[in-house]
Amino acid sequence: MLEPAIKKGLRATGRRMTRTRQAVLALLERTHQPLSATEIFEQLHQEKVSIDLVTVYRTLHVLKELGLVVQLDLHQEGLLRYELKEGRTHHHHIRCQVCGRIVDLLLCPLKKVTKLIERQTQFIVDEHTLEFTGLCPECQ
Amino acid sequence: MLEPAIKKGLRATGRRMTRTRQAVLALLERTHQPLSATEIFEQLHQEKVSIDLVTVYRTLHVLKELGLVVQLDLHQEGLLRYELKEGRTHHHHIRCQVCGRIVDLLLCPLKKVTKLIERQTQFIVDEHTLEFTGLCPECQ
DNA sequence: TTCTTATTGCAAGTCTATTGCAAATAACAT
DNA sequence: ATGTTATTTGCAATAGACTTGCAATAAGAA
Repeated sequence: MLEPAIKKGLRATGRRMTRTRQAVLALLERTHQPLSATEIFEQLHQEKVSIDLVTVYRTLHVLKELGLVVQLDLHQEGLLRYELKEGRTHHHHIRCQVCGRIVDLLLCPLKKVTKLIERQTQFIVDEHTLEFTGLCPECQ
Repeated sequence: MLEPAIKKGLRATGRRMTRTRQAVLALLERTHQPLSATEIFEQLHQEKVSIDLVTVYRTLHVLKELGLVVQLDLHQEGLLRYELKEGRTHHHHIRCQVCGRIVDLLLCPLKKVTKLIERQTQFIVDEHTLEFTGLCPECQ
């Protein structure tokens, strides 16, 4: 149950806790895969929750702004996915090319690489994408 | 001049070397930034080369299939870019969030990480995306 | 309960990329 | 050169992810 803390975050920025935001949050909470806006829309509809796709997009935007949700751009998908942050540390993913299953990777191996890049390029590095595809054990 | 070798590759798969393919290749050859389909389309139009955007997309698709071009999905751009392979080794990029400049990184630090992921997840890893954003020296 | 203002749903629009099909053209044989 | 054929092109239409404008709705405070 993360609702009370989230309500606080919403209120602190002049926002409101609504049915639809609750529904999106609850779905993200009980689903252990990163979800796309369309998937959230379709899943909620199957559960007879009335919500517009536009509202899903706007809700995800707000949750991202509040830092409650992380936006993912996985390898070769051409869409954005979202997962609850819930105190989890920064990590990456591997997606099965056959069945679409997404598995969390436990590490981010880029701390040293980032320092190296900053020295080599003189850039100040801000963010990165690191996502893998492959075949999961079942699909090999 | 990579035309002859490329013509050979095209012919080997029942394809033809055409004006438009030459134009796209020549542009990629003389531009030292990865280009998007739209950018290629607009640049060629400025140079009075008559080509349709659809043809640019189809050309890039063919060049990718032949392994002459690499498709890039940089961090937080929402479009695909292309660069000539030209014997270059697998590498990654950093893009400046302010001016859009894209700089090649000289390394891919993921060999060991890939092995580790395969052991941890039992996936067979196929491909990965690794792209950075930040501020370039001029824009800091 | 009333009031203010954030939020929602609907319609329409944007942007990247793809597909169908008839017309143009490259490559090859004559 | 000329004709033949299959590939390629341009145009129009379409797909799919995501965004915007606006009137109607609903959350939360008084």
